[in-house]
Amino acid sequence: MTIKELARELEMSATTVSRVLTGQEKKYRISDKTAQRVREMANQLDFAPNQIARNLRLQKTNTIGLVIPNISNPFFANLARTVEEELRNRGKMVLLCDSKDDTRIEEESVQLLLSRKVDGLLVAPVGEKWVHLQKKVTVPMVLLDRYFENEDLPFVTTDNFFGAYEATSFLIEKGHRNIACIQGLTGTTPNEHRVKGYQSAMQNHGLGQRLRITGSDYSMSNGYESTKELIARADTPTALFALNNQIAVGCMKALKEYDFSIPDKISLIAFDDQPYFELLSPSLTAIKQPMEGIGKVAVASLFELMDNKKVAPQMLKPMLIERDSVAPIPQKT
Amino acid sequence: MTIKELARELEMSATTVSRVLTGQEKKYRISDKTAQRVREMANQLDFAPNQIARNLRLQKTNTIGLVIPNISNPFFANLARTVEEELRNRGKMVLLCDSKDDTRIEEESVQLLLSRKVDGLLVAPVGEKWVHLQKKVTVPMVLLDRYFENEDLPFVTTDNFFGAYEATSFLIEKGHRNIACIQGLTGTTPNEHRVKGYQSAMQNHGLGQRLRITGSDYSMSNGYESTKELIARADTPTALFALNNQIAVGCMKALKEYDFSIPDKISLIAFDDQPYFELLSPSLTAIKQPMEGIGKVAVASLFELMDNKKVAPQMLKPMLIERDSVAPIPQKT
DNA sequence: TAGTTTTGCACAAACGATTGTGCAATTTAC
DNA sequence: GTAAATTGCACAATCGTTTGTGCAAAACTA
Repeated sequence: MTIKELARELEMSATTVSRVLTGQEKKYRISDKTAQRVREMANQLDFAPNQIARNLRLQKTNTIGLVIPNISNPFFANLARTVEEELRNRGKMVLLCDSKDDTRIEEESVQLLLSRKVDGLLVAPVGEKWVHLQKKVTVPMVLLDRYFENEDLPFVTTDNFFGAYEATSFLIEKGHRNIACIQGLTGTTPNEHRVKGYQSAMQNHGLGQRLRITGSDYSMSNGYESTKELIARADTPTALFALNNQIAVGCMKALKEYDFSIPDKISLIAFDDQPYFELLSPSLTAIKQPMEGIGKVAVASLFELMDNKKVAPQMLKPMLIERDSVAPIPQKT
Repeated sequence: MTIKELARELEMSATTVSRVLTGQEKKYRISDKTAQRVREMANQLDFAPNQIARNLRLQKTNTIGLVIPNISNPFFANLARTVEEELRNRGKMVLLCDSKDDTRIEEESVQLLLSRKVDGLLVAPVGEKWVHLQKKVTVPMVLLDRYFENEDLPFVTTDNFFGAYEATSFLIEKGHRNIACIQGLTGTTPNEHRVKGYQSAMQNHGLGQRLRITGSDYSMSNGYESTKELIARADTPTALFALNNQIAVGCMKALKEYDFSIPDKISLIAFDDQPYFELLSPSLTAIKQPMEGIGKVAVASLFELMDNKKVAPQMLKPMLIERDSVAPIPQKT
């Protein structure tokens, strides 16, 4: 059913129907009687205008592209949820792309989204730089979670350095000196900043010589394998700092398997909290990210941008949630 | 940059450019030389045709609408991931809608998707019936996870009855007689079928008098509150059957809080497995749903449907993963 | 009553692609 | 060398909306 057919039914022009349905009846002096008739008929046949034609004519799609690395990671799932809700409340729909932490897929996705004429982009990019795309992206874009240094693309992220610094300091204050950090995907900004936070905290406490950084991606198996290696060697750390929720789960799995009881034999702290962390045994101390905040602020920023306003990057503070996976140890030094 | 501008640049007609870029050069006898020139220029300016215009002309959007109740539930997050990947591999993009288990939002979302002329719909509907929408949905649609009885809409789901029957039987075989079932959102088919599976197993084992069904939605807090109530009364169950992953987590939280050790004082089994279940203490016995299977089969079915083929509903079998949260109890009777 | 203003609506051109068809120019046939 | 066939491309209509503008009819004005 098109607007023309509806117009024929009503024995009037498509113009008039369109004007009524877009609420422009006053502006174009459509009589109340006519407007009524149009609305009734539209309701009765429950007609909805073809959005594709509308988009083409209006040069606007009311669609936002959301590109994230892995929707099955609860962090991103929650982010997606908030973003979807915020956008729906503002009359936009979201085209979802999962890049699987693969720059090729990511680039392809952005291209596709652009050719579909999205009104804006929200991207949690994989790499540290965006060699291929930065020039091509012609629509308002806000980066989520991850971002690029030295390029003035607006972004909204957790203060990863701060969170990691806090976590590490917390361990040090509890008396830990031999602390290993199991990182995620190197080259992604959250990872680099968390690593830097860890390093800074260690150095500022005179432990610059004892840095131990291992691991390679954000997966559970990375946490598992890295932990196994760490506990197999002499000089086993007294505490582990896992740089995301999935890594932390992998750590626990390995520690459980090798009977390294937490926190008696080893302490564990995670970046990125999850609801079930309090149910693990022991419950897991973690840095909680302001997930909802990131989503909301990102959408708000994107809208500012679409209104041709300038927006400043935003770093939201995370929070340490203390539970039972970190124990104090007697100071040796 | 439009195809016309590109054509002007090349000093030829838009027709020719379009035909080359859609690979129809042979069919329309475009010379190789011309085709080459077009491709080079298109590459150089990296031109991509406006998909909106294309969609309008071709009456096809290469877009699928995905409507799910809650993307932050890991079950649906995983489903979304599989679906997105399968669709991307077939050249489609996904418009994501989170209905928040609200029929109003769901209906609105479907309407919006239809007016956007999606080529197909994948929906995990909230209710048991679809009073408002069933007539209006004019595009191929496959239901996910949840479905409607007595209407021949194709669906792909876990065999919920079977899974619940297995879980309950498992408990009974371990000697449990007093088994409470904590359900999710009543009125959703998975819930009803799981409840029926529980009931059937109980009845077939002569425990028809001992049915105990409580709970009201798929949330963690429902599991928490329901469990608290159950253990407060006399005649506390010896086993709990939680009808989804979030409810199970809530159960554990309550049991932990009230020092009801699992599985010594009470056993727990969950419908819907999650990776971290093996790390909980005790590790959680659960019915594992074939999530990836559901996503893949659903997409395949949708494509069959779009090819005007008939498709049969599919019920995929879940599997019981035995861990440590269920203990045998001595038979009293 | 004639002139002016207001009211109510329709025509037609765009948005940017795709495609049936037509028509020169070139090649082939004989 | 002429007729027929083939090659190579462009014209114009179309998809379903929106919107600047135009033009009767109705309502005022004096």
